[in-house]
Amino acid sequence: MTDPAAPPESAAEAPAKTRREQIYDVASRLFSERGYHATSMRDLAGELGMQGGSLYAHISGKEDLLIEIVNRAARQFDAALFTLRDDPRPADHKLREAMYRHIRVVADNMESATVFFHEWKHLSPAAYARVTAWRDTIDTFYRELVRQGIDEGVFRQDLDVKMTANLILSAVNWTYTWYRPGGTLTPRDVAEGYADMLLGGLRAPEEG
Amino acid sequence: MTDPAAPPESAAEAPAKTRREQIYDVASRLFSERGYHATSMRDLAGELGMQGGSLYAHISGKEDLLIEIVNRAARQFDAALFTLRDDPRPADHKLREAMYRHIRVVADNMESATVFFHEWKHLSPAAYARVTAWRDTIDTFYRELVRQGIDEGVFRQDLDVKMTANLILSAVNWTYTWYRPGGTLTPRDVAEGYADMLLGGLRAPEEG
DNA sequence: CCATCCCAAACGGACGTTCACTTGTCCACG
DNA sequence: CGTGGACAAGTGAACGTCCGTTTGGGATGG
Repeated sequence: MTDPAAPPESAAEAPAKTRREQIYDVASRLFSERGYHATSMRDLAGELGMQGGSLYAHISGKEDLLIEIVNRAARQFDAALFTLRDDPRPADHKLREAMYRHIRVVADNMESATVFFHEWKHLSPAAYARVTAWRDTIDTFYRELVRQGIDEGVFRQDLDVKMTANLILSAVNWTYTWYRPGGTLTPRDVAEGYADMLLGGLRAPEEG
Repeated sequence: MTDPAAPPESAAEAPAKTRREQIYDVASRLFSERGYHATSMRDLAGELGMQGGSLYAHISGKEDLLIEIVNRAARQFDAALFTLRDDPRPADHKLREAMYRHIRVVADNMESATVFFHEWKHLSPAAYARVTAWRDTIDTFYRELVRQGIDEGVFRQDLDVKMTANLILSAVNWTYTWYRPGGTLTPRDVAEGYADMLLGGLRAPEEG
């Protein structure tokens, strides 16, 4: 329904991306580097080796780009976390897995994740409201996870649910500001390290 | 040297802010709400009840506003954390205090903090480099704090210093996205809660 | 021959900034 | 007391430029 015409190539052809897809990719990069409003359609076209007006043969407008990038990012987070809702494992294991998946989405999509966190305010009201609602579902996911952990006795009884969820979200979301995909740390490293620290605490165990 | 002429009023007069100061305040608000590039000088002037051109009697240009807002925010963080460098307390107490001060700066300056975290990329190269260097000093501050804690035996020996510092920074910085100054939580509440969770861990203590 | 892709030029509008000018206020001077 | 100049603050129009987008036409290839 969204696609006016499916690409004619066989599905087995990997390296040939639709022109439209290339545009989204470059837009993600430029929006993440310079910001939405500081990126002009002519800048974008220039990076693709064409003129500004030519973009409009493939997309309907500038905001279309932003909406699509943000929606795709949101869908990735959803896909990563949704299947965990009914996972039967105890809360600490689920938290560890959720953080891993969450961080992996960020790490594997640094550019769109950056756009997602920085530029969603510039969406028109309808799309803006959709993102806000989506944020609430993620919030709720982590809060329920924390609540489950408390009820199970896996987490401390005196935890403040909202604040705990906020702390977890801080850790996983903030990775978009510092993670470097080519570096020594894999998303798994970060997630395991973070989960170890969050679950076990920074303090050294009492000797005695 | 910066001020062409000192205000003629006595220093005891509190409510009378310089016009220039009002401009910075409104700019902080608009930049944080809409972003730097999406805020026009005419928008800004409109909120102050004047015409766009009139702003230039008080400021030298749009970027002047951004530089000043970002610099002031950076200075606040510096002032809050600098005196802790040589604090003789053990690392866990220092961490708790650092987080409190850090969060308080964010909470007391939500607008400029938001501008600081979101718009510093749009600074011209010179100011941009200054902010980058400043970020490094904050990074270093928390890394040294973690290292001190490990050396003292207060923190676990197997902590990864960089990752631990990143986790702490995630927690305190991310507050700019969700904290609401009028709400039930004070900066102290948040800092104490976060520090409790980080130091002690989320997991319930083993029962014997 | 039609569809696809792109160019080149143009559109109206918004942008940051400048500038000559008016206004209001205060103080020095006769 | 009256006047005039200095000065700060704001007006409103204009500047050149860049913006997102539209349009008509040219090239290419099944």
